[in-house]
Amino acid sequence: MSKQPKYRQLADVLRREIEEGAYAPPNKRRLPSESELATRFDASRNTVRSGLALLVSEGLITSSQGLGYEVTRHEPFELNASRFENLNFPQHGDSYNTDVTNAGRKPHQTFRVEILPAPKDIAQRLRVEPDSRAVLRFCHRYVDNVPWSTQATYYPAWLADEAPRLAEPGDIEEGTTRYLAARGIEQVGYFDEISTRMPTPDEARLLEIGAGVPVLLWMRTGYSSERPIRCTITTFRGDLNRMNYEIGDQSVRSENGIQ
Amino acid sequence: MSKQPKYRQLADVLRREIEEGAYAPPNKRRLPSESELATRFDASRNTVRSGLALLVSEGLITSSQGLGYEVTRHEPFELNASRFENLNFPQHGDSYNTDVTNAGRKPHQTFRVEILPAPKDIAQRLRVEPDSRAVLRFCHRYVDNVPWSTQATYYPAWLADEAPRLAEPGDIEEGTTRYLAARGIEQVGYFDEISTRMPTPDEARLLEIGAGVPVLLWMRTGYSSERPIRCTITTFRGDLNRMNYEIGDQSVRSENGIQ
DNA sequence: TAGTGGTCTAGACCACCTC
DNA sequence: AGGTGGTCTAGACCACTAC
Repeated sequence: MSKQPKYRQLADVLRREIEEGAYAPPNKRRLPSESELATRFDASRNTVRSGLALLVSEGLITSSQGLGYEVTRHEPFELNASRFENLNFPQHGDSYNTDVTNAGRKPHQTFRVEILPAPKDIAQRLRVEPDSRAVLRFCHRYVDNVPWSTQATYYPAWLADEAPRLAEPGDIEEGTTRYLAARGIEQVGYFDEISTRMPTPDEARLLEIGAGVPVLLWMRTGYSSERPIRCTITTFRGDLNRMNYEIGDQSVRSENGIQ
Repeated sequence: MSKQPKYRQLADVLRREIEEGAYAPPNKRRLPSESELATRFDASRNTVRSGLALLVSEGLITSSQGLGYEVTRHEPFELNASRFENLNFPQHGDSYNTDVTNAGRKPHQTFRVEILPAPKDIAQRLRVEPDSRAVLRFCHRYVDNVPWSTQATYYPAWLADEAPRLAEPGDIEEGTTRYLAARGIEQVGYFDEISTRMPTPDEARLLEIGAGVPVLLWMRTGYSSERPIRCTITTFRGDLNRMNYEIGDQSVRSENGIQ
């Protein structure tokens, strides 16, 4: 066992105390101040800050100016990705809205439409030329006024020509999937890619993410029986979301409900 | 536009340079040294370190003592979760081994078996009493000698009684899924939960994860037609892995291969 | 041996929140 | 006004890597 630097020892002690619930809600979520900790651990304030920064980067605590350090709490919201838009469910926001409302929480979203050249990775998945025209429908979602996720759906130009309402700014009441189905374009399958990373500064701003919280990236490419028809990239706050997939026979699971 | 602190300005400039490929492989992945940057930005070394720490926490660069800062590179490995263990494929490691080998890379894994009380979240999913006996089969996987993921599979005690080889230390040649199927226990469906967070210190050590890299958590609960039979928790290095799901009709996708 | 990053200190001043 | 965290400095010494 090699000797650990002081700021790590300090972080280890505090991490332990946090895990044991010393600063557990609802009583005293606040940690002692930096100067108190400096005294307690016989370290300079900067060293204390290094230790606390470690815990912040692990997602255990957050800090705010003038207030202090608090232990984080999170109750993740679950999204059932395999059910998400099965025939019977409309797609755009509606499933999201009902899910959130059913959980007794308040949904809210902003929405916009753009027409732009398809980014390379999108173009590849939509199987169109890079930089060819695409329609982007972008959605910024909140739950209880907390930023939750962003969702960007790209449609290829040829599809927007066949289904012009895609490129119009307003919401599509019945959901885009239904709208497309009504025009003879049916989504028969999709391919999901899931990854994670730390947020870019832009993402951190949009989702109000602090240090120590990764994003969960979900990229879904939808197919008609002939070709790709859309590509949706959802960016979740990693501390607030979990994705589920049901595959095969699930009858046992639903019988005696594990939530 | 409010004034940004110096260390952020500095990070913004460097982030920009990195994105533009100024330090792109294969030539000069190394960034200038801290003292060079201190001169260039007219800042103290500590301020430079704050800026660099930001980029590290974003997963853009890493540092090593005596060497310097390098931009990270990653080519993620893709795991097809919906295909992973469909009837025809054996389960334990085998699918992993063939996948990795097919990608022209070298797989390696360590393995151990434990018998322990089931952790609360596992017990709930296996629908057994908390702290009742469970068999844990644990696997630590490497690709090209780089730690890749850990995988912990829990089986309930009643199942281990019916299928005693589960609790034996050795590998099960034909794969556990097949072994169980041969004893009349067939997995007919499963439920996947996917989430992300920063690694615990233990995980960071096992997976040799540096700052700024989250883990991708994959929890799969498998069901027979009567009840849950196993729960597998896989912990991936977020920078090296991506998960895929194929749902519905995928015939178009496979025709003209998007990899 | 020279250069790199890693740790640590002591002190200054600023920005924000609460009272 | 007083306490909190946020930024920044200047300097010291250590640990690792390269040559």
